Amino acid sequence: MATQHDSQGEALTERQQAVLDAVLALMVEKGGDLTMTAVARRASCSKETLYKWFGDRDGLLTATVRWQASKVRAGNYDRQRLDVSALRDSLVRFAANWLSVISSPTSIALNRLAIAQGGKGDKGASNLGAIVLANGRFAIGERLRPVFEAGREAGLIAFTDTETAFRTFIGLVGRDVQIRLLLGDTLDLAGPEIERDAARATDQFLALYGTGDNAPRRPTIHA
Amino acid sequence: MATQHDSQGEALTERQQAVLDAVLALMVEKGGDLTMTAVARRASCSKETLYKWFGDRDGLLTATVRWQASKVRAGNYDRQRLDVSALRDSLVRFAANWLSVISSPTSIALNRLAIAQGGKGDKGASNLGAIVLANGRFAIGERLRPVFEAGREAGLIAFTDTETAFRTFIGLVGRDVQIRLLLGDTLDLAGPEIERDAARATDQFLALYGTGDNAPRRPTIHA
DNA sequence: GGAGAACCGTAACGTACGGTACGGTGTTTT
DNA sequence: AAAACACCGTACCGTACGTTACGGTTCTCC
Repeated sequence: MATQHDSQGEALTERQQAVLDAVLALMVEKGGDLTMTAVARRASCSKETLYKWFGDRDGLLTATVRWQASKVRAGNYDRQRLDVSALRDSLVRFAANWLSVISSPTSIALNRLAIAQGGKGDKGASNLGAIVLANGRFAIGERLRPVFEAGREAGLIAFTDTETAFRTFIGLVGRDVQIRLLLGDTLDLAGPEIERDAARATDQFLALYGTGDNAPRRPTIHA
Repeated sequence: MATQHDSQGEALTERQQAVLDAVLALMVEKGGDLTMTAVARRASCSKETLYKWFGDRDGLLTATVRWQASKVRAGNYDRQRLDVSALRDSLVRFAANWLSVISSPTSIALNRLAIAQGGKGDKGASNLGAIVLANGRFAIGERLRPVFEAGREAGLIAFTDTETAFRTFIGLVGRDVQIRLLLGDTLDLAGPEIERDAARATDQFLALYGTGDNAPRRPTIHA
């Protein structure tokens, strides 16, 4: 109780950020079994400092998740003039960005850690899974929601529940990529593949939800 | 080396199956931190027996994953007469079954374990993730493949790559359910919800891949 | 009925790791 | 300059867990 652990004060020193980056690097290359000793050695700091700054192991992990989340704040996707081309462009750019994020080694390692810690029964009041979910999946949903609703206002797409439409879009984009990567499947999404998948998913989504004029019956047989 | 660990001999005694069921039960209710002592106590057997039967902790986990996989072999989905109604029925039944499997506590706990162990660096030559992937996702794909290709042969659906079409289907069915459950999100898929989602996903898939006559332009605004 | 195997329960061992304490060093403050 | 502070490196402690060892009990087979 002597220290305040700057729980979400978010006042991170340069040095502290470097420590958290070391944690991320260690997670990526060594897996989820990262020990405090390994972190201290990698970051060239003492364990005492780690405990003073982050309280305990759980606090360190939580801070790391928040730190990574704060780095992934991607661009905004809404537009002023909204025709079908602009909407499609926004969706494709979002899909490509999201695919590249979830297939990045850092994201995989982070999700792996949060999932592993998720089932730990009583221990650890700070649920990493909830943090990842709030800063990842749900934050993304909130960021894309205005795009969907602007598209509906403009009469380009039609749906009753934004959330359901968004979940369909996310399903078309991600498919089984995330679970396969988490389970260790080696499918490397290169740049062009990501672009192609993003376009395919967006066209499929527009085929399902687009209004009559702009949605071709079956845009192309992508598969 | 005195014992043969019956690696994949699959000659499991009743007693051994009971032990593995105890492991599953323990995984579900206590999370991934299951210890050999806890397993022995829960299964009312000695640790010495555990090690004689399964070699080491990794062997026990591997046997557990295989055992669970052998219990989930669901029904077959292909038909003789194949009209659009039969195809839709097969797909809906598959989707509902798969949704109920991936949302079951056992499946969640098992995937959590496999994912957690996935990033453990050098340790553990037996990759649980690969086993789960082979017996789960890939086995499912192989089982549904004949349905897809029969549908194409019958001219009901059109695609060039079966795998890609299947992945689109799986994306429409699962959406973000699995990752959210793994991260600890509490979304309980009740029976009717599963049925509704399965029907929605199947209709969306048929809208995308169905051939002209049977695929209404936009079947219903499900969302 | 007795020998031997299979197995249960528990104690014991070695290691790994989270967390703490302490000496040493460089930097800031007064 | 001396005191105060922040931090590094390392040694240390307690515990938890994987693994092994052992005495006692039940079952099988002759």
